[in-house]
Formats: sequence, C-alpha cells, structure tokens
Amino acid sequence: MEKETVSRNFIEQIIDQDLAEGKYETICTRFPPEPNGYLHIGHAKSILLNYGLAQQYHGKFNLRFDDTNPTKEKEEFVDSIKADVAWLGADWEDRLYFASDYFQQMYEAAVKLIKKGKAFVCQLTAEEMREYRGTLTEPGKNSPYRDRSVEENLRLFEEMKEGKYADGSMVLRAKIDMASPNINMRDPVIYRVAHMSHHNTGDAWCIYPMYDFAHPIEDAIEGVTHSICTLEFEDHRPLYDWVVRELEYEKPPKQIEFAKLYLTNVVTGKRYIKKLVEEGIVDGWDDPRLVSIAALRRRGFTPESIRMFVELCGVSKANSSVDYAMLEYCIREDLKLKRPRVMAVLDPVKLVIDNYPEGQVEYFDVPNNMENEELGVRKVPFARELYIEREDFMEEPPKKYFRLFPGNEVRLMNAYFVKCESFVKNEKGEVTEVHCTYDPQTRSGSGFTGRKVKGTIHWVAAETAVKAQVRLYENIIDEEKGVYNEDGSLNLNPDSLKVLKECYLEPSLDKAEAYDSFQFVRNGYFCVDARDSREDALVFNRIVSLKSSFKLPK
RNA sequence: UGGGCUAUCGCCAAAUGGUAAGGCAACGGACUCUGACUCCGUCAUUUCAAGGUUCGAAUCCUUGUAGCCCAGCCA
Repeated sequence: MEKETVSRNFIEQIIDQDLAEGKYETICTRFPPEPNGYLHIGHAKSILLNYGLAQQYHGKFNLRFDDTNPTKEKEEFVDSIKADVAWLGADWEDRLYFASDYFQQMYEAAVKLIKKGKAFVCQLTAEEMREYRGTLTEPGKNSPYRDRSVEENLRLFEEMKEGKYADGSMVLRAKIDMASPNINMRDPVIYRVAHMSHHNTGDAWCIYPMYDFAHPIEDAIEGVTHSICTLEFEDHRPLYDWVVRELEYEKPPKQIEFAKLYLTNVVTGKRYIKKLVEEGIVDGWDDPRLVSIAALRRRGFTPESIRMFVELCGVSKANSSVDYAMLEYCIREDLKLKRPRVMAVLDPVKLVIDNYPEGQVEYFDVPNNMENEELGVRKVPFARELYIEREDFMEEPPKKYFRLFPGNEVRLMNAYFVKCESFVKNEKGEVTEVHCTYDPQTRSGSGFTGRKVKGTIHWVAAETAVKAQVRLYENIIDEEKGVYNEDGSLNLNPDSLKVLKECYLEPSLDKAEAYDSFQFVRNGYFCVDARDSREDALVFNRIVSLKSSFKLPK
C-alpha cells in the first residue's frame, strides 16, 4: 500500500483505467504459447508479466496452448512448457487450456460470420491470393468468390469440414476490406484445410482456424480481459477487435502489446540455435550457453533470479536489448546469501608448506556462508601440500599485487598465513611448485591480530582433493560481430566455447547434493549440471571473470 | 515508397505542462578471512534534430531524421 508513489507501467495504467471505468470487475491474463519449441528468457518476461499482473490485481492467470496449427506442434513441447512455466512459479491453478478444445466453438463462430455475410469461402490458390492481396503500397482486389451467397458459403464450409476438399484448395476468409492500408484487414484467411492429425484432437478436424481468428475467441471464451502480446501483433489488433465485435462478445478482451526482451551477448534466434545444435557446437536447446529456460535452470539460475531480472527490465514499447550483466547481477544477488561458498581450484599450482608436519591433516570448521550462519559449517581438510590458483602466485608481481610472490605473506582462506619462500620451475619456465612457511598462531578463528596481510587466497588440500572435470563456458557470441559471418560461417572458434578442464574441489563436494546449485569461486561461480548423471556434470561459469581478474594499474 | 509503432545516460527505464527518479555498467574512496560482498561518493543544464506555442516543454504543435513490424492457407 505504501507503493502509492511508485510509477506504474503502461499496462498497469490501462488496467487501472479499465477497472475504474467498470469495464471489467476483475482481470484475467494468460500465457498462450504455441507448443512448437522450448521457452526462452523472452517468454519468461511474458509469463511473469501476465502472472504478476493477475496476482497484483487479484485476478486470474491461465496457461493456454495455442495449438491451432497441427503442422508445427508436438506433445513433447507441451510438457516442457508446462514444466518451465511451473518452475518459474507462475501458477495457473486449474486453468490449463488448449485452444484446440474450442474448435467446435470456433467452427460455430465461423458459421455465425458466414450467416452475417462477413465471411466467404475462397478458392483462390495461394499464389493468386498473394497477387490479389496487393502490396504495401497498392490496395488489393476483391476475390472473385467474395460475393457468393450465404447458402453457398455455408454449404462449402460444411463440406470443407467434412473433408471433401484437399489441403490448400479452399479457405474461409473474413470479408473486410481489400483496400485497407493494413494488410491484415484485406480479407484475411480465418480457416484453412489441413488433413493432419492433431496432437490433441486427433483426426476429428481437417479444418483449422488461423491465429487471428482463433486467438480473440480463445480469450473471449476464457474471460481473458487483457490479452498481452508482443509488438509485432500491433497491426493485428484491428482484426482482433473486428473478430470480437462481429462475434458480439460481451466484455470483449483487449489486446495490449509490449516490447520483447532481448539480451546482449547471447544467441536468441531460433534459426541460429538450430544451426548451433545441428553443427554440434552446443549440446542442444538446453545447452548452458543458451538462454532457454531449461538452459538457465541447468546453468544454475533460480526462478527468483529470473523474476528479479524481469522486474528490473521493466515493460515498455521500445525495442531494446538488455545488458547481460543485469542477468548476472540478479543471480549473484539471489544466491549471495542463499548458497554456500566453497573452494575449488580451477587452474592448480602446488603449494608446499615446508614447516608443516608431513602426514598431518587438520580439519577446519569453515562457515558455508559468512553472511548467513544458517547455512552452517563444513569440515575442510588442510595439509602440507595444497593446490592454489595459478594466478594467485607471481614470480615478479606488478605494483599493488596483493597475492603470493617471493617474500610476501598472504592468508590461506579459513586457515593460516603463509609466506612464500621459494618456488620451482620446470624446463619450460612454468611454475610447478610454490614453497611457503606457515605461522601456526595465525590460524583462522584464533583472533590473531599481530599483523595483517593484504591478500587472501583459496586452496584445496592436494591429497584429499576431488578431481573433477569442469566445463568452462564463455559467452557464445561477440556482440559486435554477431554469430555468423556474411557467408554463413560461424564467427567464432568452437574451441573457445567449451573447455574441459581438470580442477580440484574440496572433498565435501564429492556428493552431488553439496553442489546442486551455484557456488561461488572467487568472483565467478560454478554449478553442477542439472543433468548430473553426465560424466562432465560440473559446469563452471566464470561469468563475472572480467570483473574479478586483477588489472594492472596504468 | 502505404500502414502501424518507437526514440530520455554505455544498457534498461521513470517523469502524464511545474523545472530530468531508479536499477545495471563504469569510475573514485572506506571496509574486508578472497581485489568479492557491504558502505559512501561521482556519473543527462538536458530528453533523436530543428523550429514554434507557453511564465514554464522530455511532455503540446510543425517539419524533418533514425530504428522496428506488416504483403503465411505460421503464431
């Protein structure tokens, strides 16, 4: 209630006004996917927007499959869509609908239009119809079949329904205006013939309604008040309104359009994704580098983080592309206090503590999350030989490098201070071992305040470490250059996309439950692949790596 | 070039004729058992452009400019 001063987006303003004018008592929204593919982050915006509005106004939210075209739809998509919508937390309660369940009503509606002289059966071929339609700048011409009698139209339409005509030979068209500057109003097709089995209605029908005719009817039947869709349907609104008007629905639903959500630095085009899948660049529609809902889930995003993201993006009619960094921000924000932070070394270098007794192992009680005591503590073994991150040691450190270098002392996180005494290089000049001495009185939790160190680094005890295969992912596209070159070739090195690496994890991570979601590793984080039966089930996403890497002072 | 829509910071986005919110990013600084987090601070005399109306304009008018969508028996 104290939200009084918060500004409302344009859709809320429309709803407020409709409610104030008494157009509707309560509102009803819907998410109407066609079951022809997997949901992505853009759909999440629509789902959460529709559901959020329904919640906010104490109205209803329906999930309805817009399955009016059997040539494109599959049952498998119905299941995945339901799972994704549910995962996002949008609850349709008992209101799960299928447009195909309304085929009879739609048929009757078409008959009503015919009887009103507002629809006719047309036998123009597809090509002819295109010619008759005119162009963007020239008006169209009336179909020669436009003035058939109501009786003949009724008979023909009935016969279409009975299966007497072949696919493509005949359609039912709305009789509107072939000279309209809006091409959608030039006697649009509202029913076509398709002898094809439908995933829901089987072979009961061989005529199927077109979107423009079906959608307003679906909304009207369900009592949807605000039919929220994306911008490309703006030109269809006059037709939407025409349908609900001619069919004489009381309290007709109202279509409102908003801009789709685009993200920078990701591939969203179905065409591209398909190609990436076919070429084996990605594992499939749920590859963690994509932004399908399933991919995001697999990558460790939470429904909360996606909700936050969608809210942060806002709703408007301006085409825009939201910075991927905002999505990253949301997941960091959500997981910050929610998940344990564990240590894992991704690019290991051995660290030997020369003055630590050989064979000795100590167990430290490490808080799972310093800022959230409820997450408890875990035991982490510490020994003479550890692995540290290669980038946490430098032979010749630049100014302001606070980590390990000869003579410098740092804190091993949750353990002791160690001072670098020497290091070993191989014949290639690579550092293979870093030798240190530790100071027993600096043990973590001892309250030691004798001196301070500037740096703290993470580590994993070598002997007990769990060796894991980790997949490093990088952004899938370079925003500047695009995914594909003009000649259609892939504009990236496939090897850069997925790098399999061996890394070392704390032994506590041996159990899958221990890392079923994001874990912070320095500033990046990784999560277990949701399909954790896979051998390479661990996924590392260093999505904030740019931020975390040490930058040389200029 | 017909019709529809849009234009406010690097990226989203408020402001509904009363003197440009907020978030992300970035950049300073403080703090720190991870250079993170947190905290504090900076970041649009100006709203696509040019004119006009007005005491007052991002908001109204005019003329331009740029971008997106539409010629499926797809949704």
